Amino acid sequence: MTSETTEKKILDAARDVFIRKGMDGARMQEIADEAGINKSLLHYYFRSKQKLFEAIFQEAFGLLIPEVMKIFKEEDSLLNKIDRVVDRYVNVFSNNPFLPQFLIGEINREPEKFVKFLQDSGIDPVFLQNVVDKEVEAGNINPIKAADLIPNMIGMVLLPFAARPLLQTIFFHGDSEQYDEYLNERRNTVSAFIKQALTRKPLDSNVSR
Amino acid sequence: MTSETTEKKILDAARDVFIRKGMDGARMQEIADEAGINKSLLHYYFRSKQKLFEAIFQEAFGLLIPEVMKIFKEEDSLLNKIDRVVDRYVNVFSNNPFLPQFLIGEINREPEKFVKFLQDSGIDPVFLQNVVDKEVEAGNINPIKAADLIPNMIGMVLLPFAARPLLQTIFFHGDSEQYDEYLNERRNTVSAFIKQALTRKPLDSNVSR
DNA sequence: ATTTGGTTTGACCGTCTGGTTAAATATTTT
DNA sequence: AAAATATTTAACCAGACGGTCAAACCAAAT
Repeated sequence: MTSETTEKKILDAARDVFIRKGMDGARMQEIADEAGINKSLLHYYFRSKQKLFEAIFQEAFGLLIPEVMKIFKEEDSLLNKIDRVVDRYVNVFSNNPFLPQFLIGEINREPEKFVKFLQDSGIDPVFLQNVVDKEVEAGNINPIKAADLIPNMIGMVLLPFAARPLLQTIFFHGDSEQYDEYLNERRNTVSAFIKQALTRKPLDSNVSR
Repeated sequence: MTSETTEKKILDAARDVFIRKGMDGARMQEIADEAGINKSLLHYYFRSKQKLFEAIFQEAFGLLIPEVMKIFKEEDSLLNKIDRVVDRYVNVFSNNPFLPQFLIGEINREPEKFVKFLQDSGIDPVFLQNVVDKEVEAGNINPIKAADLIPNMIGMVLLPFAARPLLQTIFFHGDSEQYDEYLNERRNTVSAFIKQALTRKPLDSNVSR
C-alpha cells in the first residue's frame, strides 16, 4: 500500500514538473521535493531520469494522439465529429495547461524517438481522409485534405493554450478569469469557424448554377 | 573588423543553438564550438549566458510580434491583409524552422519577462479590432473578434511547423520534400480556409432577407 | 523474538556547466 | 618602435546535477 501510494506520488510530481519544464528544465531534486520524498527514492522506483521521463511521455501522448482516431471512427457526421474533437481537446488542455508546450517541445527535441512512438499509435491517415471524402461526395462540405483540416483544427485549439501569456496580455489586460472564459468559448467559436469554412460554396464555384 | 565578425559569428551560432534547444537545453560550449571560437570569448563579448540569450530573445520576438500590426496598419482589405500575414509568417517560419517551438517554449518559461517585453512592442488590440469591425460594418465579412481571428490564423500557420515530425510522419510517410511542398501550399490553403469562414453568411442568419 | 524482504534515508561521487582569471597575442595609437 | 588597448586563449573553480551505496527502518512471516 505504501509503495503504490509512493509510486503514484512520484508520478504525479514527475508529470507536473516534466510537463511544466520539459526534460531539460526538470530537476530530479524538484520532483523529489514535490513528491515529498528523498531523491534516492526516485531512483529506487525509476532507475533514471530518462526512465521516469519515458513514463510521463507515453502517458501524455497516449492521452491525445489516439483521441482523434477514436472519435473519427464513431458513427456521426463529420461536423459533429469535429465539434467533439475540439471539445475534447479543450477539455484536456484546460486540465493540463502546460501540455501543449510540452508536446511541441518534445516532438522537436527527439523527433526520432517520437516517430517510433507514432508507429504503434494506430493512426491511419487513409481512414481519416476517407471520412472526409465521404462527406465531400455527399455534398455536405467543400473538398479538403485531412492533412489540412486536422492541423487547422488542432492549431486553432492549441495556440491559445500554448501562447496564453501572450494573448492574455494583449487581448485581456492580463485578466486570467476572462481568459479562462475565452478559452471555454473557443469550443464554440472554433467549431463555428471550421463549419463555416467547410460548408460555404467556393467563390469560384461553377456547380449548382 | 575582426571584432565585428566575431560578434556576428557568435550571434549566428547562439541564434541557431538557442532556437533549436531553448535556454535550458543550450550549452555555452556548443555555441562556442559552432562559432569556431573559445568558450571564454563568449563571456568576453556577452558577459553571461543570460545576456547572450536576451539578445537572441529580443531579436526573435521583434521579428514576429510587430509584423501583424505593421501589415494591419497598411491600406488594404482585411482579407488581403490576412493573406499577407499568412504569407509573411510562412516565410519567416520556413527560414527558421525551429522558431515556433522556441517561441512557445520561452513564452511559457518566463511569462513575466515576456509580458514586460510586450508592453513596448506597440501592439494595439483596439486598433486590430477596429480594422475587423470596419469590414464587418461594410458587410464584407461576418462578425468576429480579433482575439479569435488572429489566434486562428497564427495557430493554423504555426502548427505544421511546430509539429512537423508528427505530421510529416502521419500524412507524408516521413518524406521531407513533400512536406516542404505542403508547407508552401499552406499559404493558399490557410488563406482560403479563413476567407471562406469569414465571408459565408451564418446559417442562422436573418439579415438580407 | 528473530529472520526476511521490501522500503527509505543521508552521505557521497564523478561529471558537466557557467563563469573567472591571468597570461599571451594581435591591433591601434602615439 | 614603444606604449596602450583590444582580442584570444588555456587552465582552473565552485556549484549543480544525476546517480550510487551502505546502512537504517519497517512490516509481515516463521
